[in-house]
Amino acid sequence: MLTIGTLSRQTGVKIPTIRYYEQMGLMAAAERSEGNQRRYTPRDRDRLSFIKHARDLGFTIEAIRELLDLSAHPERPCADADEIAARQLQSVRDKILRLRMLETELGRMATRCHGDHIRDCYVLQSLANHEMCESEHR
Amino acid sequence: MLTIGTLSRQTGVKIPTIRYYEQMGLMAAAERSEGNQRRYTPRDRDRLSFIKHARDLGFTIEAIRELLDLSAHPERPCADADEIAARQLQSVRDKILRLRMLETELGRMATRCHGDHIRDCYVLQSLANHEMCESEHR
DNA sequence: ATCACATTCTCCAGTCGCTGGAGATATTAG
DNA sequence: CTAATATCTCCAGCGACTGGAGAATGTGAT
Repeated sequence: MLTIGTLSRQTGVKIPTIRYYEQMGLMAAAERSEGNQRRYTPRDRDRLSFIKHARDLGFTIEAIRELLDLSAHPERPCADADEIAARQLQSVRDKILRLRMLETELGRMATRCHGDHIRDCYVLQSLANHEMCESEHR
Repeated sequence: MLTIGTLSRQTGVKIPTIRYYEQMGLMAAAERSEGNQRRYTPRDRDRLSFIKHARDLGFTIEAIRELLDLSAHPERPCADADEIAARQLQSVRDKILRLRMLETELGRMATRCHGDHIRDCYVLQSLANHEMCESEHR
């Protein structure tokens, strides 16, 4: 049996976060020691690693909940899980696109500013005037 | 003089958000009508547009506060503003890099899954086992 | 057994950047 | 003048944690 601290070290998930996941119902309420401290099994660790991995990949808590529910039903078709992953992939791609446009704008701002004083600062002028933007960020 | 609704329409910033910016000190407390409603000048609109634009580019409220402070002092060197923009650019680039790694992993997951049942679902297996990842996302 | 120290407990509040509802008041068009 | 629309303040909630206070528990050394 693992203490919450050990579990935390092994998975890289902070202690308050583990408790938060319990509260959110992603992790089952852990068993307790005599003195009311949480004790975990290796299965709990696997589940938490799954959650951590999915969070690192940007899945929302809600999506992770769905994925965990799915994995509890091995007979069901896996199309649902695929769809969740595909949705996440699309959202990542959308974010990349958007960030690329921001990168362009910010790059233009940062490289073009050669004024010495705030009065002539290209960065501030660009922010003040959307017309100066070349691409349609947002 | 513009009402808050008009200002909102002209800038694309929602009404509660405008009030929020006032609370946060990004916008000065607006003048009021006889009946205590906010009234804005075109200068207020310019300032709000600046804020909106910066938010769209991902600057934090704190960074925007700094930029606005800077722009109030036209004699100061603009290196500070440049630095804030450069910082933001770097953070955007970092995010893009990270998202690209996620894209790779998610892409692999989504295309490789040809199992029919959850039991064989590649998506879920990948999430359960970080070893299956090819790149070091996070 | 005792002590010191580390760990964990619960509860609550704060983070960021908004967003929306309730209920009261103001303004405006017809 | 009335009805419709807009705005006011206050407060609570979102997502996903994070951290502090103060009390209780667990562990290793003497």
